[in-house]
Amino acid sequence: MEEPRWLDAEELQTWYTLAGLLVRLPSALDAQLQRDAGISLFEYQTMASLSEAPERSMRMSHLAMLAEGSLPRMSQAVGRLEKRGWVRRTPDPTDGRFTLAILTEAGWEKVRETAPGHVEATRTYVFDPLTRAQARQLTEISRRILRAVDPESRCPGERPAID
Amino acid sequence: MEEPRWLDAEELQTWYTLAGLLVRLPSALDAQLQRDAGISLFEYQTMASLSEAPERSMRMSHLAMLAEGSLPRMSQAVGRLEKRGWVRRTPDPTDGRFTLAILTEAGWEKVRETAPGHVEATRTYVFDPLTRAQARQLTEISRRILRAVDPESRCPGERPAID
DNA sequence: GAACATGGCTTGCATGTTTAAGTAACGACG
DNA sequence: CGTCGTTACTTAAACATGCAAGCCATGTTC
Repeated sequence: MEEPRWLDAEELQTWYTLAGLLVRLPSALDAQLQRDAGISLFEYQTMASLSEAPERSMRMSHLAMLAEGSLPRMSQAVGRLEKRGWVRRTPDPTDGRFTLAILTEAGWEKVRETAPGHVEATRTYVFDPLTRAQARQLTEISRRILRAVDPESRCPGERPAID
Repeated sequence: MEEPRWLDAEELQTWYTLAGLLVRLPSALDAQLQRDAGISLFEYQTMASLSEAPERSMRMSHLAMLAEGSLPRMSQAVGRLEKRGWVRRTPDPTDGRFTLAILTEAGWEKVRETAPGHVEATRTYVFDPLTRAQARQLTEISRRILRAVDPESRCPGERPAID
């Protein structure tokens, strides 16, 4: 039962500001996509990931990892996208245990028309208000926190591009 | 229909890392609280806000704003906390339209015993991996993004301390 | 080649959140 | 005073999410 290492005033300041960011930035991006395209950020990221993948297809488990979501969540999300005609599913011919999610032509079109607005929002909210140097610092800061949260995770830049 | 201002490789890098942070940090803090205290981060923030308020009481709407949540969400959350005996509600004697949420003695005790673990987690995930200078930069960066997301919002340090 | 173990995905259930409708209290105007 | 409009909150229904159990295909062991 040791005396906890309380936060000082400056750290408290940082934490409150960061906490606000953690809530408001995702919600703002979600709102833009919901309003302009009728899809959630998670659904957009899912389709965007597929659009960058070879053959525009990917295994469910890989897709879930890329989008930082659980497998059941991804299963439901892809189910919704499938119902709207933007994705279809088929067993992996290589190994029937895997399921391939495939972006349809309509899905690719949807990503194409949704991307500009989303990128614009991201730029408006994140990059426009920061200097180049601050953006770089943000990368380094985020990497450090990510490593502290989950040491297993690969956070360096070896992830294939999505956006 | 103008050509969108796409993100360059460096910006993409920043965005992916930040996106990971936005998902994983809240979820890690939530997990710690759920595991060690059986409450969510939102519930903790609610009780912590009350514990710092005069009379350990606050109007629902003010509480919801402080915790960055909607009013219905706060209503449900306080309902759960009330059922567990940590909070009680009473109409504001000044104006019957407001409802005052009041932290009970048991609730105060709960915050007291939960706070050290939560602060420790916050320190481990956020402050330990950063230098003092980086923490300061993070404050400034978060403020700028918050201003871009919601210009109305008061993000400078004029908020009363909670944690 | 038949039983079993493994791993990937889906489904069902319990919980929490959002949106919208409903309730109650206050103030203003006639 | 009585009604109207506004404000603060709660409740109801639709929906999304995590967890645990089930299902199916594969590879292994004998």
